[in-house]
Amino acid sequence: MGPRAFRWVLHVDLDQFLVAVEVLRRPELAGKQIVVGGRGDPTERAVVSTASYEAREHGVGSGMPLRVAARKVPDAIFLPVDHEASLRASEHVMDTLRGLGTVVEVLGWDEAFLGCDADDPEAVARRAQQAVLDATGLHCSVGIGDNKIRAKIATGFGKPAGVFRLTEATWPDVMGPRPTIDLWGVGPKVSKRLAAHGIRTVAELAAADADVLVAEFGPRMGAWYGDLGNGRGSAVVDDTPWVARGHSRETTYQRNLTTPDQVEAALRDLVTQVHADTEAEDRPVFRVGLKVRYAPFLTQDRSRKLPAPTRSLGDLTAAVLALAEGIEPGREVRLLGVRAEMVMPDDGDPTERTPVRGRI
DNA sequence: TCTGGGGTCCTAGGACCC
DNA sequence: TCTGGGGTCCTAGGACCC
Repeated sequence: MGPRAFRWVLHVDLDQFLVAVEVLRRPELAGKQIVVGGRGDPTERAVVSTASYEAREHGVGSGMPLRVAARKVPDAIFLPVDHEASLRASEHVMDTLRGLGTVVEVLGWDEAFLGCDADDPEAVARRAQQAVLDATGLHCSVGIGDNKIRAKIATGFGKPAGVFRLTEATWPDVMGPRPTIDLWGVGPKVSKRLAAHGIRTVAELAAADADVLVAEFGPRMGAWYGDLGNGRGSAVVDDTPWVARGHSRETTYQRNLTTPDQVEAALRDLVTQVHADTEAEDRPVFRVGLKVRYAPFLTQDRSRKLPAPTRSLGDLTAAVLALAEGIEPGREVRLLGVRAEMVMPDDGDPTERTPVRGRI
């Protein structure tokens, strides 16, 4: 169908998705402290992907090291991320949403925007929730907005398993007093930079001088944050299938690498995986990147445009190993990553990009 | 407490060209 | 002899999201 603006945007978000997928298989886990992350071993270098609500009550959340989570909830059940099962469940959910006859824009495993022109969007939201529950056994929350920004932020007020509507009319009351970091697209760094200008709440951001924002963040991002404070954004929902610009593989080693031989062997392994990912799409690679995280935690990225786009593993390996000559010998390596940027299908001009953030 | 993995986009500075 | 201004490409780094 392609992109189109709608009167309403619905944001569907599955509740504690990775945990819910495990509970489907093992119903006896329902209501327990569950932590899903890494390989399910809380002694390893890995972080929490999703924690059950029972574990969240004790302060466990996404992004937390598993070791820390294990200290907070020693009796919790730790499970690995099951990529295959999660992907299957996700596809089942998205197919179910498409079956409602609405335009569906997939955002990730557990999220989607729906376009809707109905007079009663709550009824559509409840229908979507019931359809997903009936088909998959999974609960979801739905945010309703007059654009994507408001729909996305509304979902948080509907959790779990609820529906919440947020519009231009209710935005100032609902979001005005909240800290800027509650906005989608504002993280710790930007909220601090805003605070340095005396902008701490969403209302203060909404009222901020455009010149101040532009001076601090540049013309594009400055304008973007100003709009964000007012909840302004696009209501275009686009069901065009996602086409990745690149693929990457990275590994945090359980024990730091110490020798050049270890590093080279690890890089050959990573580049082989990335090559398989790009070959699976039949697309040539025009740029490769190398990520190195030295112990204790200093990260460097290098990248190189290739002389010509290639599909050869040998070419990619040579390029990655050339980048690796910049790795400082004698420093312990905690993580290595390899990235490949692919020629886009059709146009062949990979530098032509539509800014997603600006579109939303 | 000790910090994953897979993505995207933006900004800025230097090189180079006209 | 000293000095423009604009445009594009490349690379590094930063920030954010799920």
